[in-house]
Amino acid sequence: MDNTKKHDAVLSDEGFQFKMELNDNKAGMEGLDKEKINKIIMEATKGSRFYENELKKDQQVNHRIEKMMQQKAQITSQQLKKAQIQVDKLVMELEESRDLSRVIVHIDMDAFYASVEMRDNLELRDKPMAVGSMSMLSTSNYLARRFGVRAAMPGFIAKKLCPNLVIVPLNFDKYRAVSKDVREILVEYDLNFLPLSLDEAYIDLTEHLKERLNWSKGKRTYFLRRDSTTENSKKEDHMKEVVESSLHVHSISPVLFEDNTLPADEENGSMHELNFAKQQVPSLAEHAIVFGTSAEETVKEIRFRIEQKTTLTASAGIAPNMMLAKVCSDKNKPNGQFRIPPNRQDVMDFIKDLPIRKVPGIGRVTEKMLKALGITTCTELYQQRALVTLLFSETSWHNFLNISLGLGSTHIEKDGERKSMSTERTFSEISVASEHYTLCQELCRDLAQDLLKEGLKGKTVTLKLKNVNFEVKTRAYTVLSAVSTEEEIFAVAKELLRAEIEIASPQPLRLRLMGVRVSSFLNEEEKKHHQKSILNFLQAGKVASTLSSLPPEKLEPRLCNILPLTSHGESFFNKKRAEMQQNREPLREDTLSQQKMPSLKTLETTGQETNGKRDAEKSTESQILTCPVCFRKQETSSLETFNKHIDKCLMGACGDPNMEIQYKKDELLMLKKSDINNASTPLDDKKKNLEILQINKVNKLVEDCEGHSSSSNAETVTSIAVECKQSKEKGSKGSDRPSATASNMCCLQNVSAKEVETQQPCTSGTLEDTVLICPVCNLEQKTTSLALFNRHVDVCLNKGIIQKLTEESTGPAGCDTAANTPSSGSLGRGQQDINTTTRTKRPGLMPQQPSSKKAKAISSRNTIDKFFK
DNA sequence: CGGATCGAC
DNA sequence: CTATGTCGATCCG
Repeated sequence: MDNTKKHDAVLSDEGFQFKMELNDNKAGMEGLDKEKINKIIMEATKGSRFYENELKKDQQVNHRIEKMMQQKAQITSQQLKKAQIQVDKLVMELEESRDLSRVIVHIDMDAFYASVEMRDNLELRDKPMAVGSMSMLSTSNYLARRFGVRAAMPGFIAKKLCPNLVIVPLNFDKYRAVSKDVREILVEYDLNFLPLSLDEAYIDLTEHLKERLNWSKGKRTYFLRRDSTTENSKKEDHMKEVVESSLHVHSISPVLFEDNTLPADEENGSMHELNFAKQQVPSLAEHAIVFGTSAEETVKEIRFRIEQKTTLTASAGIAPNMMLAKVCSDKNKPNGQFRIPPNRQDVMDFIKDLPIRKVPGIGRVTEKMLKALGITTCTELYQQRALVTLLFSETSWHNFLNISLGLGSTHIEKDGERKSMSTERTFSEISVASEHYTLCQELCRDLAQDLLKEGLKGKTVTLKLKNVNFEVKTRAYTVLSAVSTEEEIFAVAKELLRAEIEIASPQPLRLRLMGVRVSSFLNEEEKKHHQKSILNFLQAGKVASTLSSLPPEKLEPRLCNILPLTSHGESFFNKKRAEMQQNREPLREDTLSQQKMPSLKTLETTGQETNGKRDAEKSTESQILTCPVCFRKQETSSLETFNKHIDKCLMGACGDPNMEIQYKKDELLMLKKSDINNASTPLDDKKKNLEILQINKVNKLVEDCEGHSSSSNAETVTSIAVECKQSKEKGSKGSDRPSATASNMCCLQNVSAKEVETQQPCTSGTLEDTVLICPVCNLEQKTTSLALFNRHVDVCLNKGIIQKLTEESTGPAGCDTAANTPSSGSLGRGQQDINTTTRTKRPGLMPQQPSSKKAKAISSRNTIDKFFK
């Protein structure tokens, strides 16, 4: 079993040549060598379900490689020649567009969480320690790494490697606070700096360096402080620092930093020693340091300030693009920095022997595949460029080519809009269907909250399941109209889950993880267009029923473009209408019972939250519009509300009072987000004022969620908002979930029972236990709403295909034995500090397009801000 | 589009 | 005593 491979990969991640600061400790001296580490890990891991699954995954990778090699064997020299010419043409172009003018810096805090914990607890400083839990570690200190204790390793295995290991639980609030301190420094050097996670960021120093050339010494002078061990330095330290330095720089003889530097690569170590020494020696504490004007000096200054402010060290990489900067920051870790000078030769020299695995974006699998082609380093990647062209997708080999030329993106733009949002949870085995549903609903609730924060709605809902054997399955369903609330998402997710439970039955699903994801977001334009068209459509006085009976071509052209069409080319109104006609009977009942719930009245009685809004509605002339889906008249004050109603109808969830409230909230959030002055949503002044009250409330709500929002930098705020997500009890084991309710009922009954039991209104509709027969599976479906039944049918239709697929894929894979591929046991998962914010931005190797969407988002925010003044 | 896979942290 | 995470993007069919 080639398990060493795994650890090679992991161990080489940060390089193993770290400097040991503390050698006076008893516990840390021995450490373990690689072989011993692997042996212990192997013993702990062998035979576990986890391990078995890793083996299986590995075989699949091997299978992929095999396929690739077969493909390779069929390539003729002709093809290769042709490819060579093509690539080289591209190489020329890329080479011409090479931009070495930017100074990009990647800053990376050393062993971040562990360092924070060590800083705040003296006890820990000379002990091997890690942050996380018995089941998963987020990161470890350098002492623990000697024993092979790494990020993403389960604590119980770490304990076997290092019995003295101290495991400290995660403390996100603390890390966030420290991160904020660091970011406050970074933003001074680049207003648009890009935080990647709590402990990592890119800054573009180009502009700063230009200005810096004219800076007086005073502005580049900083003082060593001794007392910076106190963690909560909330005061504006820097402003004081700067003022102080400008005032006193002449009266104190500054330590010129340049004097203390050693040539090139060596200086990093000395820098650390300097700071370290002076902090320990009080008599030197008053000294000032003047930093130079070069990129290196500036980055030293940044690192110095970070260390002074947080007592934590950071490493940095300086290079002409993001890809290189990131690789560089790893080079002299911990507490070091490395720079690639901005000329082609230096870049190429750096790239020359660089293992491709070090490059961000090249993970375990890609590494292995390329290795099969004899490619380990960037030079080899370049040499094989023609071959690679023929074996990988275009985006992949473009990426490879850029890497092998040392190219990367030269401006650190924020990511474009996100494409999906999800939440998932691991827990101890759950195999009771009713619990599956409750859990699923919880996830939907969490996700809905997150979506609300960003005002997103998406059309496809994906359910993710991982069983106790670590096998992962995802099931997705795309609805016609975007969803965002707990109820809407759950309505879909529930059906997906139901389908899985039914397929598995009579065996129960034995799950260890469940997740829910929403994707296919509408972008701003889409939302607006959609809205506008609906407005025109309704104002034109066309009655929905006459319109929807027309063939799509005869619809207003604009409408045709915007409304989604079904695969049969039908207008989606048509489809929905057909569905309804097909089920006329239940529909009437549905409609009838809904009429018992006038939405406005419900709102009146539902707490203060909506009062202001209700007044607003009273004060404006409410319009009466007819819903094209349910054909009922809707009294509504804004188009938004009306659209929500339509969405709801399409989701089959009319008449749920909880949802009405949710929609109100949504609407407010939308108002907050979008330009209120926009002509497409006319509001009279009176109403505006009332809206403001509401919006302020929502703002507050959003702020509460985001924690703090006082940062001058919009990016900081958004990144904090994202991080907020991660703080919500992650990694918490399912111990606190509701205890299992004994149930021998069938799945469907379980759901309804659960809903009754928990006083949760049925997500949709009010049919009383109607039994319908599914035209696909021919099974009786006891259902509470028509929409649910429809969804069941849809899921059933999918199921046939899904089943086929799963049979195909599990069959042959299961036949393969481990014995065939003895060299396969690589368990490597390039994991590091977990539980950090994910802002997956690869140091984009593809040229970035200027994002007009981003600009719009910002401009709309500005408008809102103005509005509040 | 749906599902699996990859990579980041 | 047990015990291996969470998220987003992309690729492939």
